[in-house]
Amino acid sequence: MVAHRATGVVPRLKSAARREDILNHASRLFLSYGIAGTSTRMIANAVGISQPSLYAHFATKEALTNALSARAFASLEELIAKIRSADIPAATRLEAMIRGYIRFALDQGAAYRIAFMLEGPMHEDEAFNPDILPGMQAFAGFRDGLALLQQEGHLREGLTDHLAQSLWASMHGLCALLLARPDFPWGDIEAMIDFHVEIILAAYQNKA
Amino acid sequence: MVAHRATGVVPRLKSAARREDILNHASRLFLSYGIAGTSTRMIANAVGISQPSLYAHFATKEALTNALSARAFASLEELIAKIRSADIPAATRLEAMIRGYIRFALDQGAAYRIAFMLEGPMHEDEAFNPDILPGMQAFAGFRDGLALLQQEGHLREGLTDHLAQSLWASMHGLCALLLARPDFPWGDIEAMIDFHVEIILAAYQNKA
DNA sequence: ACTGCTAACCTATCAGTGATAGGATGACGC
DNA sequence: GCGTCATCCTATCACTGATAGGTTAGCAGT
Repeated sequence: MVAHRATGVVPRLKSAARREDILNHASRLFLSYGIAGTSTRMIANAVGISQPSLYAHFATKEALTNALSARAFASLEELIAKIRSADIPAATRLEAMIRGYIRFALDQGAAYRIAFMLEGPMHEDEAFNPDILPGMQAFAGFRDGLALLQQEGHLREGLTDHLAQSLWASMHGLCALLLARPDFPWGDIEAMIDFHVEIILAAYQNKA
Repeated sequence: MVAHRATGVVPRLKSAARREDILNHASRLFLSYGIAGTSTRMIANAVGISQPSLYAHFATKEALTNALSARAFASLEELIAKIRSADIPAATRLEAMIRGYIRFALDQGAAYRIAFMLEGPMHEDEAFNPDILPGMQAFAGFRDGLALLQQEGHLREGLTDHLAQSLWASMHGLCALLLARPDFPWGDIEAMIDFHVEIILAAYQNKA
């Protein structure tokens, strides 16, 4: 875990490779120490470069976290797409999606926090914020999957956008609480997840 | 909005009053600039005292945010208790609770963020974390309210703890997403809230 | 093989942050 | 009047994210 710099043998890397390198180390550090608790110097030291060198790849620390957020969303989008096109009966596809989402959030805790639970941009200016694009794409994939299920009659009726947002909120609520308050006396977490999934299915699925 | 210090007429206050003063100003600043975006100097300046004087009331900045969190939870607990003992038919008490919770979260955005959406303690050490006590008390009030409704037959069957945690998660998910991603194209937010509440009621309420 | 050029990387330094040390001051009890 | 003590201050610390400007490795063209 000693930084490469100590040995003085950090190879020069092409920009793209170095960028991935930085993101990987930053992700690991964020998971261990939190975002606020991880300084740019810690990241640079882990990568094996000087702290200012980070700024050749990311304009600000926030840009770095945004890149990680985009990465996480892309991964989530991929997961959703995979479940959508998986060879599972339509009747159980909704449950697979829900369980996949929850598992993803809890496994990729750090990335999920960055993506969803960060202290927001706070600038309510009218300018379009491109940072939320990956998130919107992931959501679009999710909504399209639901639209298909709805056409097939496996989802309750209602405006698809509302259904998608509401269902997303129900899944997110559980993940967010479990991640934000790990020290809460949850009891048996797996049983709790099962219960919540069952409730969600009963609420959104069309059992006709 | 000019700091009192500029006029040089900041009265000395007894500790408790000064503490409340600090909390009020900090809460307002956090709401405008976020927690990370609000420095201890900004708070001190708003109050009209020097920055080190804050540390006579709060050991760290985190202690200050924790105090605000405790305050918010106490306020939430009060709200829940009020609804529990309100003179409304039991059949609509659940809806009142849910709508009250959501309204509280969105109105008290800053406090709610501090209470639920902060970057966690991260110290997974076995030591008990007293900061979550107010939250646990608020939750206990909520759970007890549900237990009563369940006895009266207005809530679906199931382990009360599971029901309370799941229902809390469903409400929290909506609030957390709305607060964390205000720039997401939610559409008509009020309609969205109504839809979600309706879904939740259908899922948890016993309509027998 | 030499020469430039450019991307990759560095040291030095900035203003601002949370936090601490230690001294000044004002109000209140005797 | 006088001590006492809470209240509040200035000065300073180590550290943070970020910037300025110089250095070096490696490759293209002759």
